[in-house]
Amino acid sequence: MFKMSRTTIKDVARKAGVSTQTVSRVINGRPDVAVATRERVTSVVQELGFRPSALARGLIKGRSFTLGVVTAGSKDVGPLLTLGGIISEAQEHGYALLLEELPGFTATEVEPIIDILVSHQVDGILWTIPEIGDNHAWLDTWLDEIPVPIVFLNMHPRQGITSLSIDNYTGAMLATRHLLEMDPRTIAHISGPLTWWDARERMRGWQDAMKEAGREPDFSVEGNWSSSSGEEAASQLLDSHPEIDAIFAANDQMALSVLLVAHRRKICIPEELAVVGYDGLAESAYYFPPLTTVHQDLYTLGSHGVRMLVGLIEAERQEWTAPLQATVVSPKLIPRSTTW
Amino acid sequence: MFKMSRTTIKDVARKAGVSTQTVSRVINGRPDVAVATRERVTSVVQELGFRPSALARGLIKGRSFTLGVVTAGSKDVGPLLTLGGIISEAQEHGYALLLEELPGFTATEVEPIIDILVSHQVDGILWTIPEIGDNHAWLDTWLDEIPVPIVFLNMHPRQGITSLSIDNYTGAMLATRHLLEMDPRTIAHISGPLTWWDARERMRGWQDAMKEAGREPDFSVEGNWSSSSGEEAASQLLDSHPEIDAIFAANDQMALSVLLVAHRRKICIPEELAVVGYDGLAESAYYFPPLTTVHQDLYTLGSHGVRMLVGLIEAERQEWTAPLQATVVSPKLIPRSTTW
DNA sequence: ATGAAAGCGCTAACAG
DNA sequence: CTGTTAGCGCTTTCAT
Repeated sequence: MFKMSRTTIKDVARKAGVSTQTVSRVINGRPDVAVATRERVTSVVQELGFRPSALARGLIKGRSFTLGVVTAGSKDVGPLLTLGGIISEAQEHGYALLLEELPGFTATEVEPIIDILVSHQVDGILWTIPEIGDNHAWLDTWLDEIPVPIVFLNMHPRQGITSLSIDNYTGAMLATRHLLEMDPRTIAHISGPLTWWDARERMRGWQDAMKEAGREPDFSVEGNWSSSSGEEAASQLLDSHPEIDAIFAANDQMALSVLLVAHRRKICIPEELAVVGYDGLAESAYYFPPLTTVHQDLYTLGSHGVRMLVGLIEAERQEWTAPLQATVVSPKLIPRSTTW
Repeated sequence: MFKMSRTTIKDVARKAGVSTQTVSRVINGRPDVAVATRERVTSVVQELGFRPSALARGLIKGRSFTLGVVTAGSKDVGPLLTLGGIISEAQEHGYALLLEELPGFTATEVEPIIDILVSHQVDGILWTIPEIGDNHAWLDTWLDEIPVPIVFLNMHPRQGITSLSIDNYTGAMLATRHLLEMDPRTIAHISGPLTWWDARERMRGWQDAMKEAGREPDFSVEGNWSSSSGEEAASQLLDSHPEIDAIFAANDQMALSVLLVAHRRKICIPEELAVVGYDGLAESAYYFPPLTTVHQDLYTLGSHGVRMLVGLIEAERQEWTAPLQATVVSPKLIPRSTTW
């Protein structure tokens, strides 16, 4: 089969015996076309299988109805769930998505990524990279270079930048307070990697909730989100401090390992060891025993982010400066059988 | 801050005192430019922060260095993992991704999606929608309309279409044979929704492995991939047929519920009930007990798919018809503690 | 080594 | 209601 050059508006115009202008009017649904003409053109469009070039359109209009999305860690479930929400919502609003990955989590690679997105005339950018170390430092010096609206997801809120984040601090407080209600001897924490803003916030929530109850937040071990790091952390905690009878893990995957370690040691859950996780993965309801956890709706985070971004874009079209806001949403506790 | 119109090649040309042509040569790294000129232009490019418009380029070249990706079910982990692999690999090859979601799994919406992708001049398309019901029927009548190479992921192999699929049938055979080695009284199956090609293949693998061993594949219940459906299925099986002492679940999430149900009924695993899952989720190694499962590397599936697609695109550039092939990769069994 | 002219596919602005 | 002219930002001839 030969792949001849794609059919253009000219081909349609010629075959329908009208000017390209008229064809343009028809395919854009303008009212000022005679019914007869419109029908003729429409049928030729069908016949030839004509599809207007989004590129040519974008070139003229200066916009492309495309949103740029920057992700990282495309191996982890969290970011991917967020992406899921982004995809659906963008579709809903009629935007296509141009996806770029920031390899690793480093800051260095930011410029080429932005370049690609901007050169494709994206109408806005959604930044979904977790804040790790100083990988958001470029923001302070560099943000002005970006000629389109940009929304950051799960970032430490900053002045004058639009972002949408889940309140890790409050989530961790919820978890810890819930454990405190059981009046345990002591509550340990298995944190995420402390270079992560999210991990630090959760840790801080645990600490403050402990102090608030007159307890010392003495025992914590740093994990790396993975179940295997959770296993190590749990073993270590239980070995060195047998008095620990409650653990707050910074995500469900690490909490899962805590359960496993406890089973191996014949420790009863929740009687001898209470556990709370974080994330609210669907499967956590079927762990053994079903895991008490703090649910954060990553999917909704993504779709909400798109809505904010689209808002900014619309605002700009209408020449009014949109209010830059840092929105924070609260996670919620789901009590199940690893506490009571 | 005013957002003036973006700087174009003309601005650079004027400021550098050369023609747009020369600028074009410089930014494309052509050799035929005087060193002095090149340097002058380069510095102006920097100074003005000029980024060539990918749209204008694509318009001329007839290609965009963009791959179209069509996904579905952006709430499930599987497809998202595949997407992760796609993202990374595309990046590697210098392609951007244009992402579209097929809402639901229906066939009706295919045309508009393709239209969007084609109108954006994508160089190729990656179809990652699971084959459900007859949602791939459009292929037979419609494929010719698509003017770019297209690769299908996890589809029932067809003549003359390039696809890359994981061998569900073999995977299920592996799982079942492994269970048979324990010489159980009988092995039940919890399947995925049988409208899914993948689910039917896994079921068939279980059936054939049973027959091969002179057993009757009598007991199976249809789930819907979710843990909650798995819970129901497991309860039902165990209630109605207490003699069941081995279960092959069509995915890990349903297998997880089998474990939970067994624990509740004080059934020992694996002594009284052996369990094998499917997918090889990272967490399955930390279920209680660690789950024997069939691992399919969805991430690699995605990256591999991109490589095939890029191959097709390159081939087309060089005017030779690439061989259309249906590639199948094998999953592998990971024995853990729910069997032995 | 550099520039001028033409055009990629489409639409905006103006006629008529 | 419809056609003409111009031009989006860039690259491709073809001169010079």
